[in-house]
Amino acid sequence: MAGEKNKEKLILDAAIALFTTQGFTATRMEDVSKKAGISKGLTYFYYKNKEDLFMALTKKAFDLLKDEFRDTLRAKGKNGLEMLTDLVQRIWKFEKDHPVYYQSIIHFLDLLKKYSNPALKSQINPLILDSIHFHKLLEIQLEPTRLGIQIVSQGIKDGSIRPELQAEITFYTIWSMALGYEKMEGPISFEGKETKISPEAWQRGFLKLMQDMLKGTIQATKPQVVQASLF
Amino acid sequence: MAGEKNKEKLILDAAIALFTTQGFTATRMEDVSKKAGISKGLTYFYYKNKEDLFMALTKKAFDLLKDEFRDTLRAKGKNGLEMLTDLVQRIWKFEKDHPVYYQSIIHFLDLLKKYSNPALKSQINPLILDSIHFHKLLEIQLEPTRLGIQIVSQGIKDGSIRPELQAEITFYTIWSMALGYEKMEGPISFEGKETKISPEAWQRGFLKLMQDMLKGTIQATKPQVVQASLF
Amino acid sequence: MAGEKNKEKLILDAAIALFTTQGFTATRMEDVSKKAGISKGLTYFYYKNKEDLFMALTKKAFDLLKDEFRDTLRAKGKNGLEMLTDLVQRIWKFEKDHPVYYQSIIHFLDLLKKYSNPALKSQINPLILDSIHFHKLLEIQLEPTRLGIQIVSQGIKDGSIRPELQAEITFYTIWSMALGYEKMEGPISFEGKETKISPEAWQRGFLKLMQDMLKGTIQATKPQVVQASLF
Amino acid sequence: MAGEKNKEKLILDAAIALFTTQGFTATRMEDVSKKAGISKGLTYFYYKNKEDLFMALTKKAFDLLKDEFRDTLRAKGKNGLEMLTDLVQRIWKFEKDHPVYYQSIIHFLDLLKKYSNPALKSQINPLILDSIHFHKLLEIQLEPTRLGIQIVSQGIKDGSIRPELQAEITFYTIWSMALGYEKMEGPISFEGKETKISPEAWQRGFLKLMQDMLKGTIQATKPQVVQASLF
DNA sequence: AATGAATGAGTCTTCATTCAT
DNA sequence: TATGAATGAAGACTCATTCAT
Repeated sequence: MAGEKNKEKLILDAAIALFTTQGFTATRMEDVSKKAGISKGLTYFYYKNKEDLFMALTKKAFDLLKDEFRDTLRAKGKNGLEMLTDLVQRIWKFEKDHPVYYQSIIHFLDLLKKYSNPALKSQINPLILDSIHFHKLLEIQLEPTRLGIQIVSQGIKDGSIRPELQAEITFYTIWSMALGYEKMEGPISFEGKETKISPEAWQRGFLKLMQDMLKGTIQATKPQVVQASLF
Repeated sequence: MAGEKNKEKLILDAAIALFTTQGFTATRMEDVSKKAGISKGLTYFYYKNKEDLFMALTKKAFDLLKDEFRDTLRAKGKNGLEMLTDLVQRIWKFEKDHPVYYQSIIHFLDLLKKYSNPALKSQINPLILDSIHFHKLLEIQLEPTRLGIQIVSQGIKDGSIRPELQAEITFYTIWSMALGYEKMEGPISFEGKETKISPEAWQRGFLKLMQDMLKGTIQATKPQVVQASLF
Repeated sequence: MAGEKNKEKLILDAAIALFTTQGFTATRMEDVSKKAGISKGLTYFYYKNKEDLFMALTKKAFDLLKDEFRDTLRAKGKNGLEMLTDLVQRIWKFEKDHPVYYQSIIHFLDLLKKYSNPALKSQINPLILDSIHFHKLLEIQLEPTRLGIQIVSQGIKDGSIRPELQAEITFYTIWSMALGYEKMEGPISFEGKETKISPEAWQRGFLKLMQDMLKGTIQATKPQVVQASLF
Repeated sequence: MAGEKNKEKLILDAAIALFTTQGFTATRMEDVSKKAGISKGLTYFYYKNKEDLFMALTKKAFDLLKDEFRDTLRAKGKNGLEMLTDLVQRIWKFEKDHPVYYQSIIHFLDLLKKYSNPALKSQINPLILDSIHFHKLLEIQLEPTRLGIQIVSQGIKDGSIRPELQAEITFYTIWSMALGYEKMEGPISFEGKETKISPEAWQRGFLKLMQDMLKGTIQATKPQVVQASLF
């Protein structure tokens, strides 16, 4: 057992590495197997098909994302707004560090939209609906959200967030912002002559606006410090 | 002459219809041709390849999106904040009415991110880089943004938006929110037992938060009315 | 008429230029038309199809080759062996200057082999058999040969070629040698460590052997000079 | 085990059979697979693409040709000139028995010419340059030549070939002749009214000329017998 | 003579997946 | 568990040729 990494993990790690550099479609199952150092047949023993493998990866992504939410919540000595700011920055870091996990989450959200709409459900690849990991995802997908809502609630309780806000809607809005933020990287870093703002200014401004949107009467004793730029 | 639509448009329309119901990958060029009522060869005569066709579609999507921005700006008797609220709702409607156009825009933003990052540029399908429509897109992609920034500037000038805000960063933040909003539709409409909020409540709450974030001292004479739910 | 080159010639010239750089298969009829500065339709007006065009080109190649034979024969003050040596060098020059013409002749010889063998005739592309130029070729293909045989005969008569040789067989043998010579360029110019002979040495040696094979008792008054290397 | 030929060989044999009757271009990979009794995919498993398959075939052709050279050299009781005469006849027989192998060799020589000329190298299909078999060919292509040169050297040593001849150039000249010989089959067998010589006479005459060209003072004890006509 | 939009048969190639061992 | 040879459905793309004008 020792020195013999779990095969399932081996495969998943290989898949992540390849999806990262080549994308899902361009990555062949054969390459995943080769990178994992095992045979193609065994890969199919552990994962029913390519979609199943991707769903397993997505499941892991959600678990890791949940860890970020949990760690944020565990931090001592921060009020709700500070925690929320921290969370957003953690999400950004997560996207930088694990772009494939992040993309898989976005993809799952799109899937969920189709899954929830009878007219669109048929567009989902049947192999995905077959995947056991997809169904696990349906169960756990709300966990990060639940933790996020807890954070907002705490902010309302401790006065760092306006009391009139509704925790759930507020959290979803924050998450929307965080997700959308990433999409702006393209236009902003594209060196058009007209783009005047730097990624750093954009990041700072974004957080400031978010805080303005939420802040209650209680301020942090120490001024909120925006973590060093991710760029 | 009547009944004889321009061939290029015929193809594009067919592509949109098929991409909408089956997605880009699942749509075969042969089906596009058939739906357009022409031969396969002619499709390739007008569009170099599938990617080129998709880029042409994306180009049209940006043009249509720009129209929304322009129409928003043209509206009489609205202050900047009202226009911005209107714009966000127009974007949502755009996404509802033309999901494929919308997705193509999101896709292009991802592309732009890779294109701007030397390390990721190689991940872009060479056929895309070859497409003349892609290069046209690079030129025009900032146009909606420019109009959006104008709207924010106007809001600052007319006092409906806080004067201390920076127009560019503010607009990008709003657009981030709008883009992220759509991703939330999945979790919110997924009928988990735990989801308490309705799409309508979520929409209203989202807009309210956005307005709180921006609003200056001047209020609209008539109270801002959120348009009937899109759902 | 003046300043307006004949269209057929325009097409043929374009075809030669393109076949030279890209080969027959890789050259598209569209490109030929474009290079000729006329429309695709007109190209098909003058040449029934691609094969027909190629046969027309081959016909021209034979005409030009015949000119070389004729010019050789016209030379004053040379005995038969000298003329034959001259001819071989003209053939080499022809191959250097007009590789496509040369290849088309080789191709026609292969065609002729199949055409003469009932078991192989079916392998010939029917479009070739349809071509009027192919049938013209069948008629004229012997013309260069006839001139070549004349040269050998003259050499036998003037004593520069051994009297016991049979003119036809001798000429065919010389032509075989000349045709095969060109195939050796590859191995000889390929810079293997083991190849010791230079193209120039090879050329001189080849001619010397040929002359040894044929020469009668009468030598040229002036020593036979091998023309400056073609390489 | 019996009846279960090696798959690679199965494919190659199928390819030869089809190339022989239909030519390279007209033969579809699917037909090769079908003829080999395996699936299309497996064909591509063993050979990267059609060009690779053709290069593998060419490689085998060179191996077989080398065998002819080797067998010629092994013959007991023959002097060099006799061996050379034997070799030429073996080459002719090889061409008759395996026309596709022979054509593939000619094709490779053309390839080699382009490969050795920087200006022409780009004309070579990239798939060929990719083929591992092509590169093997580059390595082994000189082997038959080396054996041929050995034969000539031996002839010079044993006096059957003129001592003043240079072995390498002489061999190349003989090979040129042998290669060119095959091209003459067309015109000679084409039943034009004017062709007076029979294939048999042509063959005999050709060999005679060749021997005249080379022969030294030593004659074979038994008169050299030209093998029964190949036609 | 001249154009060039329109056709569509033809084929290579890929790759997820299976299964005998 | 583990292998990797074997399968075959699927689809993008080319280009010689035609024909309405």
